[in-house]
This record gives sequence, structure tokens and C-alpha cells, in this order.
Amino acid sequence: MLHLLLHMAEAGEAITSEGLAGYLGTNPVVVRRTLAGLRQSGIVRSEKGRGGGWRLARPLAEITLADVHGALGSPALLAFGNRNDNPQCLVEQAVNERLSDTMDEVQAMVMSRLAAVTLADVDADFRRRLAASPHHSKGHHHA
Amino acid sequence: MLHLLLHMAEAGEAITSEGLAGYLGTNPVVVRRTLAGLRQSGIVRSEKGRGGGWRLARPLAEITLADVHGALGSPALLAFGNRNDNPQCLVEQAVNERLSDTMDEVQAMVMSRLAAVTLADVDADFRRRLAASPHHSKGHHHA
DNA sequence: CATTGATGTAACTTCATAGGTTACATGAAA
DNA sequence: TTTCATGTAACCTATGAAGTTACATCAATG
Repeated sequence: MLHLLLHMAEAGEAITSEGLAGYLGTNPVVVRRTLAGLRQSGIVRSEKGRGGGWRLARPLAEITLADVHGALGSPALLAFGNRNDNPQCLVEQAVNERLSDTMDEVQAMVMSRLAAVTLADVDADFRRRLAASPHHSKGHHHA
Repeated sequence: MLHLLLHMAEAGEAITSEGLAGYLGTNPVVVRRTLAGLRQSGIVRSEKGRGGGWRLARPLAEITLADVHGALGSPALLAFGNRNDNPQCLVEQAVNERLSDTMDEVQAMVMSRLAAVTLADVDADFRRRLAASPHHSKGHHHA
């Protein structure tokens, strides 16, 4: 996903769903489906018709990882959680409360980390790699 | 899972897989399958035959949430990750590196939180709830 | 103004996997 | 020796993510 956004930034022109799907080794429809969320959040724009495709709606420096997460519908960050909410059992209630507290803390930490990283930061990483690459032939940075 | 361990502690005697499955609303075989990991890690013991079942192998205060996580095979803590490792694309490599760094940091934070909480802490929560419960009839704390 | 090439989206199919189920061997107590 | 428990393999099922097909919509272009 981030991967696609960076390609858009580097391309300078609109990239088609098919082109993006190629980067991910997946299907254009899957790309459109997923990017729909980012479009609604104002991170990307899409254009129909000839010469259409996808491009960033604002500069890399103004897009944080947290923005992207939100645009994707703020899916769960943690891979664990309570088995069921509102249990009768007091033991389970105690477990849930303790676990929820811990998860809340942790999620806040994760979000603050995500908010601190912009796509411009990642792009800088990429440019460093590009400069260090032996196959450095300006413009074409992948197969 | 934690839920089951606390019940074992509170029970004072072995609880059968069937009893434990009742707490979770699941199947005894699923319980045995899952607890097998905890047995190997020395967190619980099991006994066959009449009067058999499951009980804790050491005191609540000596079991941390991190211990339980490890006993379950240290499954992923985060619900996101790299789409594919060892990509050719330099853009994706940059994304992976940045994301991996972030995930490592965050995982370390989560683990330190999990290591700081023992089952005795959770048990204390439970006892507080029990004391505050209107249906407080010593010994039977659930339906 | 018809054609071409792109997105938008619904509907369906496929695949992976966690969880559930059945069956039966093993072992311990009564 | 019967009963009651775990141990485990093998299989089944349900869920959800990803992939696919199909077609409507819309914009540029000749």
C-alpha cells in the first residue's frame, strides 16, 4: 500500500490500476477496491478515461502512516483481543479489563509511532537505496 | 486462555477439559490442543484418568502474560506486516525496512508490558470484582 | 461522435486457516 | 475390568481476505 503511494510520487504522472497491480503482483480490481478508501480520505485522486489513473492528492511530507491507517478504516493494530465482550463470568471480566487496558496503552504507543513517520521519510530511505544501488540507471528502479 | 488459568487457580483442584471448555463455550479437544503448549512450557500440568484434568504447575505470581504468549508459540502481536519479504523493488525494500523497524520497536514495547503483568495481578482484579459483586456467594463466581 | 482506455462497483469464486468434530489409543483410579 | 480422563490424528466447517468476471460510467482523442 505504502509501496504504491511511493510509486505514484516517484512517477510524477498518473499510474493505472493495472500498473499498480503489477507492483503488488495482484489484480487491478483489488487495487481499486483498496485505494477507494484512500481516495475518500483525500490521500489519492483518481481519473477516468484516457491518461487516467491514480496519483497523490497531496505531498508525501503531509501523509503520515497514521493517515494511511485511518484511510483504510482503522483496522485492528493488535493481533489479539478479548474472546468475547460482556461476559457473565467475573473471572473473564477481570481478564478483559486488564487486557483492554494493556491494549489501549499499546495502541496509543503504536499510533504515536505511526503518526511520527511521513511518506517523505520512507521516500528518503528509497532514494538512499537508489543511490547505493549497483543498477543505478536513473528513472527505472525496478524490473 | 488467561481466563482458564485463573479458573484453575481458583478451583484448587484439577479441572477437566470439558469443564474448561464450558467456560469458553467451546470444545474439550480445542482446549486440550491449546493447553498442550502451556504444558510443554511448564505452566500447567495435566493428569489422565479418574480425578484427572488440568491444574497450574506454578503459582500465579510466577506466570507473566509474556510467559503465556511464549507458551502459545509466540504468535504475531501486530496485525500488520510486510506484504512480501525480499522484494526486488527498491521502493518496497525501503518500505519494508521502515515498517520492520517500527514493528520491532513496538513489539519490544508490547513484550515489556506483557512481561510486567502476572496472573496474580489479574487474579487480584478478579477478587476485587468478586467482593463488589451483589451475588457474592463465596466459591461460586459464575453461572 | 464513435472509439478507446481508464475507473467504479456488484457479484461471484477461490483459498487459507482457525476452530470445531469424530474417533480412537493411552493411562490412572476405583 | 470398568470408568473416566487426556493425547492426538484426521477430518469437517465457517469465516474472511483476496482474486475474478462482468459491465456501467466517464473522459480524451482522432
